[in-house]
Amino acid sequence: MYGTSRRETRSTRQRAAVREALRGADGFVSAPALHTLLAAGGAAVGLTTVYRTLRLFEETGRVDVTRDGSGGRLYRWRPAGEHRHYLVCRGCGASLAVDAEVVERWVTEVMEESGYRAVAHTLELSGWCAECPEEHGSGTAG
Amino acid sequence: MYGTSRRETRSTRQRAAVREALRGADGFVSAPALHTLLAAGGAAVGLTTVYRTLRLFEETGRVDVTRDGSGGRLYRWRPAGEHRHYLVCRGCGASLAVDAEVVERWVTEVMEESGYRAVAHTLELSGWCAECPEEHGSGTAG
DNA sequence: CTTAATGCAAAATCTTTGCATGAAC
DNA sequence: GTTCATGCAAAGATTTTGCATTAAG
Repeated sequence: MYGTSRRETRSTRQRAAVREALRGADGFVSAPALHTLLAAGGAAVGLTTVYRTLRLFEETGRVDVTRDGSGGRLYRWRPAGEHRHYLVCRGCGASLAVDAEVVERWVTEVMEESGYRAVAHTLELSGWCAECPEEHGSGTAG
Repeated sequence: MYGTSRRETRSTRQRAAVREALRGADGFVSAPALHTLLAAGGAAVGLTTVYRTLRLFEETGRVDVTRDGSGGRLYRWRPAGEHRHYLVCRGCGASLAVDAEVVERWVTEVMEESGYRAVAHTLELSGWCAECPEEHGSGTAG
């Protein structure tokens, strides 16, 4: 399902465009959204290429990845190798970076104790921000 | 996008079947997989109903939810209000429950400091277990 | 009876692939 | 020139919705 371990990287107009669009985007963006943004901005890039580029960025750690409520992937440019987690408002989508040092350390511990190698983690926090009226409960957990 | 706040719950053959199938399932299962399992077990339930029932269970906190590598949802029955996190092998799928008390406490802290209400969290850990040969790197993070 | 729940078929999404063309190096 | 990258069209897959029917309470 995944490509080769070998990974060529040619610099193309499209990849630059996707990178810039990601940088310009406010919070997390979906691939289809980016595709639309790019088209609107005059630097049209094929949807397929958007997907392939995002996957490339993901594999090389240049973006943070989250999931929206329905299973879609959301991407966010990751400045300078940084690794962050966000608290996203379920009402308005506003995202707030949080300090997850505790979690990072905990993950390392788990890795050592479990004997599993290359342990990666995904952490998603969502809630209702001060401005948004709560509508209903939800108790997702994984 | 979500339904009403009001939530009737009628006990039907289908819901019982989905619940039992979930209980019987080993680890995390997808909706389509459950649908197939049910059909194979003689207690056929419409795919639509499987989806609706799983969403109901999710909203009432009766299942844990994760995502597979491609954005699909995976469900796992949650025994007695318990809340667990798992470390899943990317090779063979074996899952290992881990103690995430640290994270739980951290989430509470974040909630208090941020002012967000009803903060829910999803935490996914994946790695390569001792038996599985590593194949390639991956650095997802959200 | 009343109203929620079911399930089929169909739609809407999101994501990946096949394959010929075009661009990097 | 070679080989990777692009992009269209098409296929796959997952999840949601419309609507008539069934069944729980």
